[in-house]
Amino acid sequence: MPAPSKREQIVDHALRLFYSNGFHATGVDRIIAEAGVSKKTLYSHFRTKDELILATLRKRDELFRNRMMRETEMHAASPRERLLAVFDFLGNWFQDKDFSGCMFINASAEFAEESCPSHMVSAEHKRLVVEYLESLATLAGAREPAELANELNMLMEGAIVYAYVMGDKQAAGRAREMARVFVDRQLD
Amino acid sequence: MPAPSKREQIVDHALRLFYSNGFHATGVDRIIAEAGVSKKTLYSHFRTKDELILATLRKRDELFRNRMMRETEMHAASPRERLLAVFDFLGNWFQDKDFSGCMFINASAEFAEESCPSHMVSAEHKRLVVEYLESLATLAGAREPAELANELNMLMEGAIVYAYVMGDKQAAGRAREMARVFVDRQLD
DNA sequence: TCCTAAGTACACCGATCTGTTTACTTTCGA
DNA sequence: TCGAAAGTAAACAGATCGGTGTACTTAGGA
Repeated sequence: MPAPSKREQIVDHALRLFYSNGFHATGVDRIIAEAGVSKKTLYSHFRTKDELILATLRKRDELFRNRMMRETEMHAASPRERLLAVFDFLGNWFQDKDFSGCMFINASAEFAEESCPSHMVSAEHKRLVVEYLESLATLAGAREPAELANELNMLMEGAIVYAYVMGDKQAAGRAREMARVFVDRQLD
Repeated sequence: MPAPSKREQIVDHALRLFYSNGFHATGVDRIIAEAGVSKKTLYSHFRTKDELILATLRKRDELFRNRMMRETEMHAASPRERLLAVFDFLGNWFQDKDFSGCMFINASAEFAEESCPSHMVSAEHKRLVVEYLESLATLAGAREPAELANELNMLMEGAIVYAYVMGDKQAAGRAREMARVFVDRQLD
């Protein structure tokens, strides 16, 4: 395994700090201190803090969806079971000791403007999650895969809010039970 | 109608600015400029910015739940219809030209620590919403009012995320359709 | 071996942040 | 009418913000 590039070091530490402390509340001085690089190096890789934020969001999207797909497909064999296993992944995620909600919901909260790049990347992340659910629904033989995917994702988002805002980590299990109703409806 | 007190002026403008621009991104200088008061006056009513934030969250909770209850009870006669009318209220809210998502989800995003006062007030707001739903479910004769209330609220939270992060204002209607399944189940 | 690219350390910039202080003015009830 | 309470404007404090400039050091390939 090659040593991580300076750019990777910066993105990794920025990702962790932005996720657990927020975007505005995390200064670049803190990031360079923890990443162990000079400010000059940071600004040679990213023109502005906003550009760094975008890079962290893109990396988070990649890491998150990879984990979601891996855990979902590892613990369930059939496409139908996988549609529900997504909620088991959620439950595991909620148990992470550094769980701080959905980074993209958080980003949208801090960057309200819908036309702002960070908000747009967040919306795109959500679309990609729905797209994955739709592919599972199609494989499972759902009558309306797009509809089922949005129903399941609606429940996922609800569970995330429960887990983060209210601290209710059991929400994933309840969302799973609710999801079963919609899966059953579409698959007979 | 008596002229609003200075304190009310401050809270009202702070509420609007925090809601549309975020908490960290809104400085007290901006608040006092728009509220038309001096900085001294602000700090005579609130010891710190954090205390002002808490006051705005409490006022938001009051305004939001009052509106939700008013609109829900105005447009539906029976308790059963009211359980679904909550989603019509959501749809109206999403259409507000200054809609910026749920202020309490946004606050939790910026104040991640669960023991932090702002996060705790946000969690309490969500509990109060569920409590209202539970009272409607009880009146409607639900078999498990608390369970139904949490199911409906899970769908509400999901719809809010759809509307805010993805800009999908139609989510309220879809959540309503999903909610009907759970209402029917509990009321025969 | 030597040149270049990339890195470090750190001072510095102007702006902005929360919060305080000073000195003056307005308001209003006893 | 007068005096206290509450307000104003504005300077100020010290910290921190995002971002730049300078001078020096390191590492690696031709």
